[in-house]
Amino acid sequence: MSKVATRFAPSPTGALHIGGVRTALFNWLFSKNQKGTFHLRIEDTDKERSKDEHKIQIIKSLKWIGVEHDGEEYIQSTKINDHIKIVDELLKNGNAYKCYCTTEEIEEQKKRARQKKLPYIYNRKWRDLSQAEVPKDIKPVIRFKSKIDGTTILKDLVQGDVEIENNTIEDFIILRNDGTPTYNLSATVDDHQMKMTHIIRGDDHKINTFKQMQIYTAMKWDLPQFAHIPLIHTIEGKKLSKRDNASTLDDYSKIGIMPDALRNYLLRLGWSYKDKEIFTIDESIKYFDLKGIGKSPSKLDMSRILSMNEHYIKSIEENDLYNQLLQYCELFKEKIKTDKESKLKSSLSFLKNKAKTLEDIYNNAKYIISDEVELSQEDFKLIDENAKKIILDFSKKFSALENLTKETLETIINDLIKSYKTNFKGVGQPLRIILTGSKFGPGIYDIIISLGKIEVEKRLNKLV
RNA sequence: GGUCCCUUCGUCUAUCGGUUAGGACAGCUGGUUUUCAUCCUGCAAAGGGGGGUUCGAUUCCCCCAGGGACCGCCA
Repeated sequence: MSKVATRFAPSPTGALHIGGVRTALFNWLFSKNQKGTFHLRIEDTDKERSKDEHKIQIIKSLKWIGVEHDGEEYIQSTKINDHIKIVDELLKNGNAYKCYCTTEEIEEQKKRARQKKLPYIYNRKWRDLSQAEVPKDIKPVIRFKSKIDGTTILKDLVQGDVEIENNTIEDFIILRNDGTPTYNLSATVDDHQMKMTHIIRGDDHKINTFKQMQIYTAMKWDLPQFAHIPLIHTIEGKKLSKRDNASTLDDYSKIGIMPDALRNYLLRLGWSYKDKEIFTIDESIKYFDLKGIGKSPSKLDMSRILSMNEHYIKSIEENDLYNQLLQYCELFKEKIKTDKESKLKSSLSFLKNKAKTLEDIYNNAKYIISDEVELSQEDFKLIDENAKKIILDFSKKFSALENLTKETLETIINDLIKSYKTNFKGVGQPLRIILTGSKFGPGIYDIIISLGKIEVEKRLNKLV
């Protein structure tokens, strides 16, 4: 068998959604596992809706998650002449015909079918009509002469044998009356010319596969293998669409989900390898197979995505984490100044413990990232006269401190707790508020040590 | 309505006829923790229903029910 080649063929009509990303990922993994190639085809034949910016966005998204295609991207719109050539051949060898039905005529038929509650299928009116009766004023469409008798079996690599009656497939249009080819024709010709060996795509394409198989057969082309993967459903159990929120890659990256985490999540959504949950890229290539793909649709679960992300935050190298944080903040929050680097880096060890996302890290590290502490009125109220005294007292003792460690700080705090007859909260909370502007956040010792002596003094002095 | 697909804890899933039906996430206990977390214990939680086949079915077959996808001169 020839070298495995797969493709992902999105239409650039919007941001890539997560189902598409998973399809791309599966195609990519399968090809890499088989030491084959993975290609990207941009199906931009719908000129109204296709946008270059979407194409760029799609490529960027795939790259973000680690899926890179081999070779140049294949632009479908540049191949239209090839597609039309095949339509001509199909016409010549008797596998297609011109249909002169008007849209009104077709609409009428559909309406009638609806009224009778019958499934609409084109009545094949022009299939056997002779050319002599052709109306002059109507531009025809070209329809494929679909099989009427018998059944067809699709040997699906995921779903097994799927058999349908041929007459449930109508004589579908392959060339519009404006002379442009339609999806099923173009996709088939492209897949053949690109020498695709495996077509892995969403389950919603299954009916197209039956149509496309007939084109392959009519053209005497070798059939590729097909695999239809179950769709990703929303939590309500419906097909995920672009309109759903949290459906595009951007929705995840902007809240600080890291590419590896999302990749790992998507990999395990509808696919499994024993009990293994965490896969590096190399491992996923090594273990990926079509057999491991489940047959039932799976629901998107945000808490799993978050937890996967949390796992990666905790387990990747801190340098790597820092770089991802840097990129994330620049893209979605604010650019981190270079002089904050060492403070931030050394704080990562405790910051990451309370973060599920990069956004969480950013929020908890805000007191380091921004120079000015913003106190909300509400928080400010928590600093009463007594608290002020504590802070001033702390400030005095703190200034006398020679080396800043948890132990030395602990002594000071404990002293304060004793002399003011309060508890840890009584001392810790006002300090935390004055230093970070928030009641919540990292441990007070972590905060003080991460800020350093000078910065702490600066912030404490603001109270005076 | 027609065609096709699917059905194991709330969720993602393991099981290739024999298991106390396993793991992970979420949930809930308890412990550690000077906030919140982290970390560590533990608990609870599933084979849609009905028929077969079989010594034995979650696993194989059939029926039903439920859910989903598709039914464009979009891709």
